[in-house]
Amino acid sequence: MDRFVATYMMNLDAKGRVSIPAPFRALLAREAVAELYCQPSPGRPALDAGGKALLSEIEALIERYPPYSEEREELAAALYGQSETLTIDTEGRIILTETLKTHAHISDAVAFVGLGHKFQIWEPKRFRAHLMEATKKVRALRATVGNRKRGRDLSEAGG
Amino acid sequence: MDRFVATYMMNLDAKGRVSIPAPFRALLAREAVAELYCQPSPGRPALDAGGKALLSEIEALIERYPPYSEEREELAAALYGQSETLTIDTEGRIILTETLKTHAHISDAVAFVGLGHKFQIWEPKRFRAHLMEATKKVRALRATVGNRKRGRDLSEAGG
DNA sequence: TTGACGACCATATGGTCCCATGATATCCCA
DNA sequence: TGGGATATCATGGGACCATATGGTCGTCAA
Repeated sequence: MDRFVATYMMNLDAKGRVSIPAPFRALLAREAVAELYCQPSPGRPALDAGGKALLSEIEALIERYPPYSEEREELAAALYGQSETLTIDTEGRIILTETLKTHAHISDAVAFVGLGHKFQIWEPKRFRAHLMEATKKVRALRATVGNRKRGRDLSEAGG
Repeated sequence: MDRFVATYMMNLDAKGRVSIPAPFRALLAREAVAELYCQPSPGRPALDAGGKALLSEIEALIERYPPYSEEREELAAALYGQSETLTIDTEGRIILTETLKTHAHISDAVAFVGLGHKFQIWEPKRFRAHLMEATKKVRALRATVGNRKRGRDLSEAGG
């Protein structure tokens, strides 16, 4: 396996630790990273997490702007500044910072959701709701595709 | 990691000392620098700080203008002239000069904000405001990217 | 002499490591 | 094919260590 796939439910222990699902861990280990790169998902009550692939994504976004430019600095502050490199302990666990937990409304349980090159961490209830929304959109999209030649814009689909 | 990432809140003590967050310190140590390069961030109530990477960035910026040109001299004056090399004490702390503190409106607490190759030092309140602005822009950018790469990821459809 | 600054020492908190345990899945062999 | 042995994994807790932070002393310069 070379992609983050599937969804795993995990609990935080009394010390706030969560085990990264073993399959995800294996992938990170292959990248030779001992840390998990994690940041608030822009516009969603979730966290984006991953290894080098996620970092390159962010880097690419930032490097489109010249050094010292307003855009670049703001982008860097939002993306790098709000990111955390969470150390993975010997048992494959991480501790989410308060900031991250607040953003995703996480208290004592989380859902790890594979998205291919990265994965997301959700508060379980919100994830279920999010999933239902997404499902609706997919259904609407299919209808659209069936009628028109091409899906216009997904954001129109769900409302 | 090899980048300045995440945001850390720190307090100045009675003598005006601030600990550089350990992860940042580790990075500076890797660059084999015993001093922190620090300057007012152009156009922002913040300070730019870092090691060799920051210096190269500045150098590159200046060298885009011909030697002895008006622009070059002004840029050099603004970037080099206002810089300080702050000595890092045995415990990894620095003392900001009055000039630097004034520029960033810093009194007794600061936010260290990782921007990748360098980091910024902000007065916490102002940083929060700045971050909100930046976050807004990221969201806007996301939307743009989402339209160009349509349907890349269904879970991002709603924005 | 005094004031500022740097080196050195002290300490509490919190994070990390290490070991232990129970549960579950996998494998092997009868 | 079934049942026990084994490995893997999620989880819990205690001990240790790094870090942030406060204070004292010595030194250098005004």
